[in-house]
Amino acid sequence: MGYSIKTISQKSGLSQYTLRYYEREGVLPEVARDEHGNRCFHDEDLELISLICCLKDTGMPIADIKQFISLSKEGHSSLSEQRRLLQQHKVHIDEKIKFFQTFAEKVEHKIAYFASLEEQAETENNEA
Amino acid sequence: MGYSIKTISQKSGLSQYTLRYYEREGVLPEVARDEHGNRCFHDEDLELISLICCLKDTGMPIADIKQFISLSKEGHSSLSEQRRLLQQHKVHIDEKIKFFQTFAEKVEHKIAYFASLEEQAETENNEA
DNA sequence: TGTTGACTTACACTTAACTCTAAGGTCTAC
DNA sequence: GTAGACCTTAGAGTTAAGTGTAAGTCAACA
Repeated sequence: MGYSIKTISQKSGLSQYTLRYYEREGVLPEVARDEHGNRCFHDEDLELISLICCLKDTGMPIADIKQFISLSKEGHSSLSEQRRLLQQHKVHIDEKIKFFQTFAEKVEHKIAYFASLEEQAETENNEA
Repeated sequence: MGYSIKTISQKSGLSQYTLRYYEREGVLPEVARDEHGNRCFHDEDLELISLICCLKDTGMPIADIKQFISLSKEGHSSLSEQRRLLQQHKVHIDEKIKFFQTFAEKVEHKIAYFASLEEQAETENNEA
């Protein structure tokens, strides 16, 4: 039978607007319809949506995701190209992790700095 | 004497447009001017810009950065509030790092999966 | 039977964060 | 003395990624 757009919205955390937008934009391949023309999602769709969210949330632009997904339709010949794109993205994610770790440290230092300023201010208050 | 906007643009990696935009929006506190009305940045500005970039690049929205920066003008009384905001943001960064690490693994698996499919396809090719 | 709720499409609107353009001022070098 | 490289502001335009609205279909329920 398949899932309604409402169900998929709840399961994926994407709004119904966003799901329709993704299909419209070709990010999500055409979703099957029931006899009334209503979208009828299946488990494969849900899996694909999960991959799309993963790519999106790690900073891949919608346009790139679309390109990646569209390769799936071309079957075996595009497997290595898909793999290449994922590998490229993996490098990107790893860089981002390093970057974030560095910045987490910076922020940590800044926090310590603010704490020391506060302490200093308090000491001065007590002396006055 | 201070640095021109061009110099700061080069040093910070932000475009001149962006630097003016940040000042306009109050993300960057008012920059000093020379006798011709041209912006005249100093080392403190550069430091602040570096902090702003750090916050921005770790996902803090411009509006929140603005709020954080504006607290600086209020002196000692706002130190603990500034520290609180930074701590909050630090939590956010740490979550993001974890999230990215999980997704890096997912992508890794996907890559392995594609590689196995390719291998399979190749074997079938050789047999045919 | 009529109204409520879930769905559809097409299209307009929003938001964040820039990015560019136009029109103009000032300084330096030939 | 004028061309070129700087800078200025105000305000318009762009891009990505949604988000919302209007008008309509359809099925189930009181």
